[in-house]
Amino acid sequence: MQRRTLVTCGLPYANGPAHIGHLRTYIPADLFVRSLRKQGKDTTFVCGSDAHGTPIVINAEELGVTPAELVQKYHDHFDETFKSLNIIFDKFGNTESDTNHNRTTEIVNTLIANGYVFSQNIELAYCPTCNRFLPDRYVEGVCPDCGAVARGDECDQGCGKHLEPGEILEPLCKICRSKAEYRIQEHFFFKLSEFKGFLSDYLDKLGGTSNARNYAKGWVEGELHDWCITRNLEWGVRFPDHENLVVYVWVDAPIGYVSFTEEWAGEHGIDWKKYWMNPGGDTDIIHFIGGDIIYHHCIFWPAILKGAGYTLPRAVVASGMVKIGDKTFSKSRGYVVWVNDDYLDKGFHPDLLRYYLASYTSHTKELNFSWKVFQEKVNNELVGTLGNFVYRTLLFAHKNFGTVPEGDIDPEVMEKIGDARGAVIEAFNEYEFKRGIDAAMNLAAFGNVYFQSNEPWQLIKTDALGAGKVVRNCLQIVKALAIIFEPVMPTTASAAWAQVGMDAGLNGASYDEATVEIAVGQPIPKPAMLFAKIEDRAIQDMEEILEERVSKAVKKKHVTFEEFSELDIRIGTIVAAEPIKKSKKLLKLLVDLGENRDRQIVAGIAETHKPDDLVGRQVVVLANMQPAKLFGVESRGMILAGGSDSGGAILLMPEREVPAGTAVA
RNA sequence: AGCGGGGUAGGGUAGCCAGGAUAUCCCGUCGGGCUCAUAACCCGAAGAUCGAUGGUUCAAAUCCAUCCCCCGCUACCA
Repeated sequence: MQRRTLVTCGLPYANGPAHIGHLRTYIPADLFVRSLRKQGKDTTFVCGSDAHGTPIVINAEELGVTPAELVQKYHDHFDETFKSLNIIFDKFGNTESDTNHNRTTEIVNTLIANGYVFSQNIELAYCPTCNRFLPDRYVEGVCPDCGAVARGDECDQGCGKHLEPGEILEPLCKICRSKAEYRIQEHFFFKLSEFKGFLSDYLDKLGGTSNARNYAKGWVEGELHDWCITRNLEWGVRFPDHENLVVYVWVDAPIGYVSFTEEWAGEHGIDWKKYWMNPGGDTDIIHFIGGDIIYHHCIFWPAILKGAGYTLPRAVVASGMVKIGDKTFSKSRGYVVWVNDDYLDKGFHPDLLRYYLASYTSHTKELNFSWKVFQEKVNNELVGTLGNFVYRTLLFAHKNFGTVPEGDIDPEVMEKIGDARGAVIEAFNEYEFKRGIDAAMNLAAFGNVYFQSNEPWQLIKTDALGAGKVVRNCLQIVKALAIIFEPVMPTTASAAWAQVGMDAGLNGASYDEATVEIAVGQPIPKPAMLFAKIEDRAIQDMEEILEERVSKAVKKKHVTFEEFSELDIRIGTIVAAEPIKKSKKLLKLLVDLGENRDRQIVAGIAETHKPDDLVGRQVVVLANMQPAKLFGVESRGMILAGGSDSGGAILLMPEREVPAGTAVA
């Protein structure tokens, strides 16, 4: 009985357009699926939009649309974008579908029935002004572990820890900015801690890339906390029997993998349970994800599946992140390359990007996107090596023969083809996409050597039969190249396939077909070049667009007088100063601002100023700076100073002594 | 400081998890060839004490330990 494979991709969050970073996961996944099919494996490929969670609700509120409308917009966007890049899913679903609601409810009920869910009254941030509880990113505050400013579900700017509801300190409502209070409410928890032993064994056997496995193991060895799986939201999948609660988005999002399979299977009269309710059965589930969601896929998800009696994933393949100029993608900072605006709409061929992203470096490593490198790879490898070999062969064959000429295939050529095919298949099966593509490109390089050293352009003058033999061998290599490059560059490979005169479409051709001798007499039409060089001009344009975006993002906006008036700037007198333990740059100051009590202010001037020299001096203070904790020390105000990267802080001081608390405007 | 990723010829990059003989590929440099081909292709050369030190081993870029440096994100209230 042949095993089935189900491949999934991490769900794009339906809250913004696709950028190149997304594709680091989807392109290799598509390549992998195409490669499995070329090996004759029964393969299904599903993905869909992640529709829930607080960021979508908040964003929709700000835009004045419903969450459903916002989700639909980006769902359509991703669906179209993936299709334009030839990333073809059997099903591209949406976690807001009825199927997903039903499947999530069923799984949650099963977990409850199996005793893996318990309720607990917990203190939660509640906004008295907005009159509601504040889940996840509705609340901002201070991380209980590291003291950094954090959002409700994660210390995103500090230690990176996942925060459970109620853990955050000094909560602030993100909607109205007013101070939140704590209220007690019943919530539901998943007994993740009970799965520690199971996860430990499971991860040892988990396939995929080592980065996913190792990262997850590190967490399992530590303490696993039970996991709060309900939220106070309207938008999402209702928690059974609780009108005011939905399940946490990280529960219903991966369940999308199940429900999308279900929807696809329903459309084709297939039993989806063979895939998902068949532990130890004959289905291999393989998740392709970005390196940022390993925790959810290697810890939460298998525990849920185990707890509900579903099939466990066999492998998790985690891709490295994409950066630009060593900086992480960031919309607000302008470090972003949009798939549509910056690539497809500029007329670049999708296959070029597929090739670049899949072949530049190992799948698990960070990839530094660069237009320059993109151009180099296209011009040297695709145009110079692959495109040139195919074109010189086809043009020569077309001009001199018009059909595939007679002549034996050299055993050496067949062997090279067989080796290349073997290396490609093996590498792709091991998620080593670069290695596989290099092996394929080697075959093209060999083609150039073969053509060059056999000099058919000389032979044709004296020995037409000899020239014909060389040409047929080269055509055999072109045919093989079309097959082994098809997973990487489907459109271009199909064009090459048609150019060697093959009748049937390339899509159905298996890897085995690469060593089937090309039929003598098959017509060779006038070829067209597969790839065009990318001109320097085009690359310069793209680099300029990126630079402009970054500089625009960095530029500070104008403030109105009203906005400026909101700043409470005053002169203060320093009455005490001491260093802060473990910090290099910070001093703890007590400043007289003409108020009843002196203010405690933390200032980053320890490298340039000694505490003793500061006492008694007058400084300019921003008095209504949002309070913050630095190294555990509270700061209620900010000392104004001039600063350069080299010179350190230069304190601003009044011209002559004035009463403490004097206003500055 | 925390977390993450790195240090391999002039630049970029593979190999490292599963240790082996001349360390991969692309660009650049130098010399030669070819003229079928998109000024492309082919052959050859120079260029690397694989960040440092110590250890394990018959054998280390690869495993272990310590240290140094770089980058990103945060972060020291500029």
